[in-house]
Amino acid sequence: MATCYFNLSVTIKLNHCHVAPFLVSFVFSKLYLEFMFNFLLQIQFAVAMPSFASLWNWACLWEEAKYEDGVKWKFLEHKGPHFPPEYQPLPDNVHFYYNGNIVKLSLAAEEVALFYAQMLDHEYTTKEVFRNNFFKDWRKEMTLEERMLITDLSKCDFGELHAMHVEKVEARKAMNKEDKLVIKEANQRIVDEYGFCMLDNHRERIGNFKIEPPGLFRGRGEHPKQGYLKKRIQPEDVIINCGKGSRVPEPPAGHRWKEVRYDNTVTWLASWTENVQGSCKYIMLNPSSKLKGEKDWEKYEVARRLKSCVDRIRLQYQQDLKSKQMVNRQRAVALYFIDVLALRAGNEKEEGETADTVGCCSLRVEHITLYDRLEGSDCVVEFDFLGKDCIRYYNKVPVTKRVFKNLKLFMENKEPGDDLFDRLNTGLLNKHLSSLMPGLTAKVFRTYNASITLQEQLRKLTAVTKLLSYNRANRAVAVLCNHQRAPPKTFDQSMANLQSKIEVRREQLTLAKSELTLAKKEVKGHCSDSKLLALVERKKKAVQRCEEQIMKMEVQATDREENKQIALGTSKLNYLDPRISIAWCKNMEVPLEKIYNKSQRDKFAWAVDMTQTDFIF
DNA sequence: TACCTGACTTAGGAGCGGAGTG
DNA sequence: CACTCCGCTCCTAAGTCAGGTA
Repeated sequence: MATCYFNLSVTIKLNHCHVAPFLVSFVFSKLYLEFMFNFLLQIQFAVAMPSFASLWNWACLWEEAKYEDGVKWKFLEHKGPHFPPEYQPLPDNVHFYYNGNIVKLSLAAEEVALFYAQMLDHEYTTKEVFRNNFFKDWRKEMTLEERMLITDLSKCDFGELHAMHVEKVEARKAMNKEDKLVIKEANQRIVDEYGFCMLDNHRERIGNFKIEPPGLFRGRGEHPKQGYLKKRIQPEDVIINCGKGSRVPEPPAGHRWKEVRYDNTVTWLASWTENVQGSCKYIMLNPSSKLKGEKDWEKYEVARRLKSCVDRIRLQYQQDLKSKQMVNRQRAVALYFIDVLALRAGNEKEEGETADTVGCCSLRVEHITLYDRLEGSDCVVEFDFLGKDCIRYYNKVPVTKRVFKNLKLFMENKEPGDDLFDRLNTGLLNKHLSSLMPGLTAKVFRTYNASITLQEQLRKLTAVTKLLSYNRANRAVAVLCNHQRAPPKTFDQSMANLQSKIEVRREQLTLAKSELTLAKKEVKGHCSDSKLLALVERKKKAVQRCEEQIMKMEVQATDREENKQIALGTSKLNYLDPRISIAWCKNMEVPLEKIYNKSQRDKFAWAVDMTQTDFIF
C-alpha cells in the first residue's frame, strides 16, 4: 500500500552511549513553538468525565490467593460468542451481469460477489493480487454451471450490487434520531447479553465477544493472500472454554459446538481456526479485567527489573562485540539495535505466506547501508526496511566503531537478500536474555526504553507547560518506537481549508488595520468626539481579534502537520507504565482525564489504585 | 535442533458520533 | 441548521514467545 511508505527522517547522535532519549532531544528542539501551549490550553482534551470510580479495589485483589502454576482462574461462565446475522439475498431488482447479461447467482456465490462489490471503492480492488485471489476463491463458491460461465473477472459487472450497498450506507446515515436510537438499543441488548462473563466471582467485560463476519481478507501491505475469502464461522467451528460446573453456553438453535472444554490454564472463552492463514482466533477479556490488568502490571514490573540490571547487560554486550564466536558478536550487535533503536525481535516468517516485513534478527543485508562518513558523523548506518504492519522504518544512525566494524564483517561476501545475522534467531537471543535476567526477552527493552524515556522527559520538561510537556514526551516515545499512521485521507484537503481560512483572516486583518488607521486620523481632527473614540476602540478590538485567530489557526496548522504521521495511542496503551503518568498527574495537579480517556482509565484502573506521588519507574 | 503451533500482546485503520463552527 | 473535524471504539491483522514434537 502506498500509504505505508513514510519518511520519518530522524537523525540521532549516539556517541558512545546506549540510551534512546538522544532521539528525543532532537525531536524536542525541532518540533515545537512555544506559543503552542496557549493553543493546547484552549483546546484541552475531550470531555471531562465524572469522577473515576475504580471497578476494583486492586490493592485488595492483589491479596487474593494466587493460583498454582499456570492456573488462570477457578470459575468461568459466559454466554458464548455472538454470531453475525445470516446473509440476506439480493432483492429481485438488483442484478449481477456477466458479459452484459443478467446472471442470477446461487446464494453462496452471490454473497461473495457482494463482498467484492462492497469494496469497489477501495484501493484493494485495483490490485492484481487481490483481484486474482478473490476470483479464485469466488469460483470455489460457484455452482458448476456458474463456474463454466464466469471465467473472467473483467467481464463481471457488480455495478448494481455496489450501488445498492452505497444506497444502504447513505440511508443509514440519513436515518432519523428515533430509528438510530432503536438500533443503538438493540446493540446494547446484545452487549448486555453476550458482552460480560463471570470470572472468579467478578463480572468482567469481554473484549471481542462477536465472531468475525465473513468477507474478503484484507492483509496489510503487499500481502500475498489479500482478497481470499474469509469464510463464515459456524458454531461447529467454535471451541468453547468455560469452568467445570458453570452453565455451558447454548449453541444457536439447530447447531452444536465443535467442542466444549474446561481449561483453566488459558484465558480465552472461545476459539476457532481462521481459514485464510490457518491461525487461531480467540475471544478474550477486555483490558479492564483483572486478568489482563495483572498481566499488564507484571509486564511493567519485568521492565523495572531490567532497569536495575541494564547497565550490566549493556556492558556485557559491549564486551561480546569482541567475542571470538561469530554468533555472540551477531547477538551483541542485534541487542545493541534492540536496546538503542527499540527494534522488534524479528521472528522468521514463512516466505509467501505474509507480506515481506522484518525485525531486528530477520534484517537482511539490503536493509542497511554503511557510511564511513555521512552528514558530519562517522560510522553511520542507514536503515530502510518494512516493519510490522508494513510500516517503513527509515533512520540514519551513527554507531560505535566496533559495531560498525562488525556490521562490515557480517556483510562480507553476502548478497543483498541474505540475512545480516545469519547465525542468530530470536530463540537464541531470548534464551541468552533470560539467562541474564529471569523473564527478560527482546520486547522488554521496548517497554523499558519507552517508559524510562517518558519518565526522563517528564522530569526534564518544565512544569509551566504541563499538558504540552506530556504530549511532547508521549510523542518522543512514539518516534522512538516508530509508531506511525497514514495521514488522514482528508489531510491535504483539510490542511488546504485551514490555509485558506488563514488567508481570509489575513485579508480581514489588513482591512481592519486600515480602518483603524482611518478612525485614528478622524479622531485627530475632532479630538473630543466620544463616538469616534469608541469607534477607534472597536477597530482596535477587531484587529486584535483577527490577530489572535490567525495565531490560533497557525498553531493548529503546525500541530496538525507535526502529528500527520505519528500515532500516540499505541505507546500510551502498550509501552508506557501508567504509574509514571498517574504520578505525574498527581504531582502536577493535572486531572487524569486530561491524559487518559474513559477506556484508558478503565484499563489502567490497577495503576490508578496503587500509584502514589513518589512512584519511580 | 529445527519446526510448528497455541496463546497472548501489539498494531493501524474504519467508521461513528458528538462537539465546534459559520 | 448543516458541515467539518476529531477523538473514541471497534475490528482484526500481525507481531512475540514458549512449549511440544519429530
